[in-house]
Amino acid sequence: MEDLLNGTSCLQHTDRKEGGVQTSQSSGVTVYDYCHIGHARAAVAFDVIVRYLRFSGYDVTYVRNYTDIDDKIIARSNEEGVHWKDLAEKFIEVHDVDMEALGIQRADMEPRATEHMEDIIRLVKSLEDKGYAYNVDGDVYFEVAKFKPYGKLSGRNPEDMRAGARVGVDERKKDPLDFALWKSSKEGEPWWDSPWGRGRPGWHIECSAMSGALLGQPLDIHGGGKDLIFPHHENEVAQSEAEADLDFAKYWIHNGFVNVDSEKMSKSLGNFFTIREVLERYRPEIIRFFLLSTHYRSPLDFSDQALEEARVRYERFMNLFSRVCRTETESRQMNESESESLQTVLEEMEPAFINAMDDDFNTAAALGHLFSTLGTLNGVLDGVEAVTGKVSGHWKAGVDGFFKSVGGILGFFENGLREGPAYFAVSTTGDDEGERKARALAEDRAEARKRKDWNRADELRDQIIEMGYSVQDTPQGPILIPVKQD
RNA sequence: GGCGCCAUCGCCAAGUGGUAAGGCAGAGGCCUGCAAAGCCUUUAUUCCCCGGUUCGAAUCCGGGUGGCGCCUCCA
Repeated sequence: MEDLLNGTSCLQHTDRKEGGVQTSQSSGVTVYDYCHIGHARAAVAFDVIVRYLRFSGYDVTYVRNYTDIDDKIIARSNEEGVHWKDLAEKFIEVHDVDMEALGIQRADMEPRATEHMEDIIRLVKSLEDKGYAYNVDGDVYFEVAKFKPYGKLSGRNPEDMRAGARVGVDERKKDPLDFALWKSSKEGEPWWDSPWGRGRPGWHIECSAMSGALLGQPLDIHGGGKDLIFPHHENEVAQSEAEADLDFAKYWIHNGFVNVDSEKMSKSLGNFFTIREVLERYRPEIIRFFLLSTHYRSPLDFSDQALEEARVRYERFMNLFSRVCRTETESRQMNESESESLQTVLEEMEPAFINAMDDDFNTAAALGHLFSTLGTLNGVLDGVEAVTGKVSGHWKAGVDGFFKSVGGILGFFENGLREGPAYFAVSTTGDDEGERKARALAEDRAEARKRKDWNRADELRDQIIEMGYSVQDTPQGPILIPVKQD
């Protein structure tokens, strides 16, 4: 965990023992367009963090907000000739659908800026009353010079920033660094009544207002993408701490970017891929697996090759799951190899997994430990297949339980072993023409193999492959694996 | 210009003072009619370069080189 305020790098273990309520807030999205993989990374990272904190015994109240009124929304709605409210609604819906597809759990509270207008106005008013803000013709600005610690979160010096200030700053501001808390509305723009006339909130204030209203100060954890550190989170700190005279957040968590060819994926560069696009080509679990295969703070390069590798890695688990599922169980005590393997998994690999997660949510290392279960567990099946062909029900249940447990944290493997056959299921409908045909060919091939008619068998297999399936001959008979094609 | 991050096997990637996890790809073996899946073995005396601190550094410090980010909207 990153703590930019005082340089410590880990959540203190004492916090956990005290077991207090943990409040966590992540800056949500501004809803004016489709979410891309960068948004997905932030969402998955925080999803796993919250899941893990809960797993570890914290009582977490997780808030993720929507900024549903802002300049970009207004601009976009004008471009498209759609009412701003309808635009925001549409993209909230789109966001929710995409995130659900990725297995992101809902936050405990998902407030919208427009639902907290009174809180926002109250906060701005209070800042004005306390002398931290000034009103110029209905625009209210935060006076950065009045808040001495300004820059502490992002490690910036206000003097340096003034020296490098861009041209085109608003002449009416006392200082180029001052930022808008409230903006007066122009003709045709959405507005709310306020002590300064009709207007709307500035960008940063809604987060301060919503988190203050719903969680209070200080937040235990606040986070978002690295690009929010400045100015967004810096300004939230200024607003909230100036107003309440309390720390805004104890811990900050900022995730790294998703890159394309080593460059940040972003709207302005046009090098982004929307969640929807990627979901058309890869299953959500694979996207999650990909996103979690690098530590959340490091940059992560998005490419077909990287996604392909994630797929291959993920399928190693699916192969294991399927293999366990199709192996019959018998009710008996576990034999030596079964019980040893389960012991290794539960007493060595699971603790290793947890240690990695304890170390700043190191999912990359945690996933690494999961791979060592593969050899152990497949080895047991190798042994079983050579003898009775059946495993102990206890063993199967133990393996299932282990994966369900880690799956609850990672957001895949959640249903345990049965995800294997489900993953490779030839079709979901069952009456798929191609599937029936392929299955028939597979049966013919099994017959041919019995007759040791290898030429005929290989011919049939070629046909099946052409239909988009690979064949695995298992002790339980042939199975078809759909080969996903782009 | 200011501030900051990163550089580990062909590729991806853990590792923040104690002697280089894991995955992909590759090689060999086993299994298989052949495959697929799977198992076993194997692949960095070395962590961008140069100095320094230390008994000991990929890990700390200084200086380079290269890449990236924020400073304007951005997860």
